Order: sequence, then structure tokens, then C-alpha cells
Amino acid sequence: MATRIVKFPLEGLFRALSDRTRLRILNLVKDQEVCVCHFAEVFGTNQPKVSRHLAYLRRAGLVHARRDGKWMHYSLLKPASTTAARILHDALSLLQQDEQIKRDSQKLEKVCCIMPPLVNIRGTAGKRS
Amino acid sequence: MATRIVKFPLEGLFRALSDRTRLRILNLVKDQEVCVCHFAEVFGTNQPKVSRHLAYLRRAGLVHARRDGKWMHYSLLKPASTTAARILHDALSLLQQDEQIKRDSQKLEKVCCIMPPLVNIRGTAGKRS
DNA sequence: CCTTCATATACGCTTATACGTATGTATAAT
DNA sequence: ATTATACATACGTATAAGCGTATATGAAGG
Repeated sequence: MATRIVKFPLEGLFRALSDRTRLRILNLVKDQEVCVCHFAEVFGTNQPKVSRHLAYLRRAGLVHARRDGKWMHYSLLKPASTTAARILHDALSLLQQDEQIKRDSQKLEKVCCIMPPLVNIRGTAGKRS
Repeated sequence: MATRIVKFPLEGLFRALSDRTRLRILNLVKDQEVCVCHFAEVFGTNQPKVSRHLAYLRRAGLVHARRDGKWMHYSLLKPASTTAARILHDALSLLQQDEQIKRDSQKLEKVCCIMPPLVNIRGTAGKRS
């Protein structure tokens, strides 16, 4: 909890939403928990980049992190303010018109099916469901 | 028209809304035309700062500038996208809960009454203090 | 033309963002 | 205990924001 991002809720919310990667993340966690490796997989980018944006969103209070063994699962956290929540909701619904966002959603669907939390089905069978 | 700000509408909109001064400007032009000197007066800040943020909002397509002799009057320009327009509307309505924003609106009301566009009624009536 | 007023932009500076790469940390497996 | 995995953070760097001050531009008026 070192650095605080939002001094006044609204600027903070908008700044959090002013980055493409963060919008893409929020879109993926819109209605499901997603783990870090899946973001990186879907976006085709490196893990630290994803982690940094996730940390940003965490500090902004927009996502929640849940540890599950070695994995971290992120989910959407609705803002306390109902209007802020509405803005976020509107933003996410408007995003659905974007091609890249649509592709992301489709990719996530595939990736999640192919490898549940991750491709860790090592020795044992479906460790993860 | 030199620099373009918005590559993808949504990030651009959010970035435009991620600054306190710009939110304050948008609040004031929410339902009336306002000239530059009034922004500076209400915010108690210098004119270049206001002009720069107005230029930003102009490039982002959020405000419209109308020249009237020496004065420039700015007004709100609804985004083409209806959802973007809704986000902007929601943002502005949520802003009404902010104390500084409320004070701004009140100040503008006074300032506008005291000096129409500006103290430019020169020969005719009272100047301005 | 020269001045004044209203506004816009240029300049120099400081701070904030975003990034890739490298390293740290926590959990789990061997 | 050592190693591997999943993730977080530190570091260095490049670029963008935002600011105050100075200056340019454009409209009116003398």
C-alpha cells in the first residue's frame, strides 16, 4: 500500500482507464477470474508488463488479487461509488466494439479451455480445473 | 491541428478526463459558453495553463471554440459515440458531488453576472475591478 | 502604424508513465 | 536444501505531462 494513486476518485479512475493494456485487462476480468499468465498469453506480451499494470489497477481499487498456490487470480472490483461503477461498466461495454478487445476475449476463452490456470498439467492429470 | 491525441477513442477520452483542471473546465462548460478569462478567474490560476488544457480538450474533440472579437468562448462538444457521450455525462454528474467543483460553478455564476464576457463594456458601463 | 487586450504557443524544467530486462520473493516439487 | 515455477518489483531509460514564465498572434482602437 505504499503509493496511493487516487487523490480524488474521478481523476484516478480515468487515469487508470487511460491506458490500453489496463483496458484490455479490465475487459478480460469483466466476468471471470484470470491469472497473470493468461493475460500475458492473450496479449502476447511479457509478464512484468502485465504485473505492473495489475499492480496499478490494484492500487486504484479496480481489481482484486487472490492467491491460489503459485498463481494469482485477478478479478474485477466494482468501485464503491455507484456512479464510478456505472462509468466503469459503460466503458467496458463500449470497449466491446473494439476489434482487439473482441479478439482478446476470444483468445482468453480458448486459452482457458486449453490450459486451465496454466499449462501445469505436468505429471498429474488436471491438477487445476 | 499538429498533434493528435486520440488514437483509440476510449483511451483518449479517459486521458482527457484524467486531469483535475480539465474536469473543472468541462464542468463549467457543461451547460454554457465560457470564455478563457472566466476560467482563469474562477480557478484562480494563470491564463496559459487554462489555454493549454483548452487546447487539449479541443484536440480531443470535447470542446468547441468560438471566436467573438478578441474573446474565445468555449462550449461542450458531445462525443460522436453515444456511449462516450454517456460516459462524459456520467462523469460530469458524478463531479457535482465534489466540493471544489460546486464552488467553481458558484463562482462562475457570480463572475458571469458581474462581468458578462469580460470587462469589455469599456465606454458603456462599468469596467471591471 | 502602434498600442492594448485576449488568447495561444514556445521554452525550459520537473515529474510522471511506460517499457524491457534483470532480479527478488513466495510457493511447490524433487 | 535445492530447484523450478509464478509472479512481483527494482533499475535504467525514453517519452509524455504539466507547470510557470516569456513571447507570439490576432482583433480593435487610437
